[in-house]
Amino acid sequence: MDRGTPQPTPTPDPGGSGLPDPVDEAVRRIRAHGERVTIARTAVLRVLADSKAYLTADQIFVEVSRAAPGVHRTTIYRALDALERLGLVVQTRMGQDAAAYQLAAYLLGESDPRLHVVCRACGRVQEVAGDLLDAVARRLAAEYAFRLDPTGVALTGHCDTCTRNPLPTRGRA
Amino acid sequence: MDRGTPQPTPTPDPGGSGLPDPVDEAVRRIRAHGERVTIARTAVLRVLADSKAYLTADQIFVEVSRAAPGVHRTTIYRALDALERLGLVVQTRMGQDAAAYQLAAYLLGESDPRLHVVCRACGRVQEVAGDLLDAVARRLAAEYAFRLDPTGVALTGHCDTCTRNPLPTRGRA
DNA sequence: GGTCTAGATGCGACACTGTTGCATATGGAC
DNA sequence: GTCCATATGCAACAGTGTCGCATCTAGACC
Repeated sequence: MDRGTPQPTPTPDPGGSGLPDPVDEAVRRIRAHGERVTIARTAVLRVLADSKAYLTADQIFVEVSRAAPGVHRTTIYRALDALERLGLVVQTRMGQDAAAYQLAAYLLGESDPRLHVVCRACGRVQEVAGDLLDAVARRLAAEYAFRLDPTGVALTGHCDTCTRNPLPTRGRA
Repeated sequence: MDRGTPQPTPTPDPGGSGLPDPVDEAVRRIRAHGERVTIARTAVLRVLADSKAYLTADQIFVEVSRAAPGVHRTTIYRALDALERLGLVVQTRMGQDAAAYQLAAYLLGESDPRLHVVCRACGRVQEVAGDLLDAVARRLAAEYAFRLDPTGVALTGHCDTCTRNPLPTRGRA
């Protein structure tokens, strides 16, 4: 499958950015919540921090297995679930594909969350302005008392390329 | 599971609304595209037209089986796929749940598509104004040459109730 | 009505994502 | 070091969706 796998931005360690290591910060918060800091959870955080891009549970499993062999697939899901509950990790649904995860924006020193749009035809993922849904969020809050989670799902549609080339639609004309 | 199953609005036949039967109209369009009109496809259209609400592939399978026993589960998926390609049916991803389908808005004589938001905590689905994403669509088109399909996914967040009752955070307990 | 064929279907097997129950291991408090 | 609640490993399972292939059928043509 070539469905626009999010490429793992090879993070050249922020270096002198002055930011605390996002993993350290996350660990601090896990303890603050009275939850346990385990090898699996730390490994998941480390993988996400190193990629700084969307990763599926399976991709995380593969990466974690490299650093901490023996960690079970189920544990990845449970760790992600726990980290999401604590607000340290954000889950996003990318169209049909499996859920994708990333570190919470504030752990990376970013104020806006990362928003993406997904092409329904070619699956390409495209990052868009983090404030794209601000007005929508305000309207949902005002009119429906609904608190929007802008990162929850990626919006779908068709990218420029696929709009121009209406795709084979099925061999037929 | 009680995850806000979309209740099938019992459609009291539009009667003298003057609208053509959406199924007839859809059938016309299938033929116009040179594709075949089959029992399975017609049954799927009929089920969607009668419910006029979101239905999952499985729910459609159950309903179709009532009207046309013997139709295979796989056929439902293939029929939905074909009908979606022809623009007669719209697929929406509701959070984590299975894809949900509805007839295209124009077949029902509606100009705006139906938009929904889904609560990540309780799963409740809430219909919102059809023009909610108009400005976002314009901006995506202008800045990213991306043609938004507003019905592709439902936005997620937290409903009023779940915002007030921050939920056990720990279903396990 | 009969014939023909591309395309639709039935069927079964499968892949993938995610969950659950339970026994065991372990983090962290003491 | 001891202890216990919780995290984990494991295995089995559920739900959604896809694929290959043999068969059937809608629709065109006679």
